[in-house]
Amino acid sequence: MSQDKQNERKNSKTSNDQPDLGNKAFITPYMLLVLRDLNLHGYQIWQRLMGMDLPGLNEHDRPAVYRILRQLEEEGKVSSEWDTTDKTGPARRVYSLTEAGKDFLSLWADGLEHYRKTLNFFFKVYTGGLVPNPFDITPKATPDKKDETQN
Amino acid sequence: MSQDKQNERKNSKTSNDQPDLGNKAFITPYMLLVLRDLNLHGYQIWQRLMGMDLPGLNEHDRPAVYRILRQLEEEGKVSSEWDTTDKTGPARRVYSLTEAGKDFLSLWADGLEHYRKTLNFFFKVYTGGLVPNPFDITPKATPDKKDETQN
DNA sequence: TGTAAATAGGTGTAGAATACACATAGGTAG
DNA sequence: CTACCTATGTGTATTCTACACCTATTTACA
Repeated sequence: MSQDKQNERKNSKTSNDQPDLGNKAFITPYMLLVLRDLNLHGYQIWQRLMGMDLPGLNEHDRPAVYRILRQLEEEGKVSSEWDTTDKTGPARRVYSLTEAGKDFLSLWADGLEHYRKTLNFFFKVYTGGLVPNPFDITPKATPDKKDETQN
Repeated sequence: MSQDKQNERKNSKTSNDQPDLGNKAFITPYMLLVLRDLNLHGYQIWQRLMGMDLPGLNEHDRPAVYRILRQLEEEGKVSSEWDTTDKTGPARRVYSLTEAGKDFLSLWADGLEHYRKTLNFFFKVYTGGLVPNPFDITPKATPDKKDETQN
């Protein structure tokens, strides 16, 4: 019963039991956004993220923050320095966004805008609308229920 | 030079070069949405999805549609029957949404609503706002730039 | 007659990403 | 001296994604 836990993964997408938006991809743009306004270290960034109620984010994603920070630094999108003042724990690495990082954030904003449109469209169709017909294809195969543009 | 292609994966998230929203998770709710209004076979569903400009969706995701359909059927969220009329190709399996599938769609809608709020919040902060302070933590470590709630 | 193209429905799998257990270390409250 | 909070990570089994590839039917057209 002690190693049963290992088989209990929370959101396996092999079972479609619950909607799993599964997007840790949100972590990166939010980290960039936070660092645009404040120079913080990993743990603080993590706390801000948690405070913002990002979907699917939980305690287990904390290590990802550090990994992403290191990767962003490799890519020149953030820079860091050790903070020696104010000891309330071990040394901490304070990050700030570089110019390249700001450009990257605005790239992300463009991508998220597309996302947002896709979501708005989903709800437009979901609440009342009808799924639009793609291209010029008129449905042929047994549309039992209802159908639009019945040529 | 012929097997070089195999090493060119489009969006490896190990390199953060471009914003990868990477969400094939959109496929499932959109499939459910399409099937709520129409009984279609996999290929038609695929065409609708492509016509709706979902972010990140491309030709390579087509097999996923079939896999997801079979899985949804296993889970009782869709049902299918072979279509014998109207031969313009091989036999096709026509899917429709079950009651369980409709419930699942509304579960998805709830999840996507959270998503939408998260995106709206991102843009609110991105365009002018300031990242909010989590909990009651007042920033301590070298907030060089600016800061709010400076107690 | 044959061969190409579109439609239709898949399978196989290398490699990437995720979830989560676990490691390390300083400061401080008891 | 020990337990707890802060802070920064590493390791890896399992899952997911990208994409190459396979089969079959019908229509077009050379």
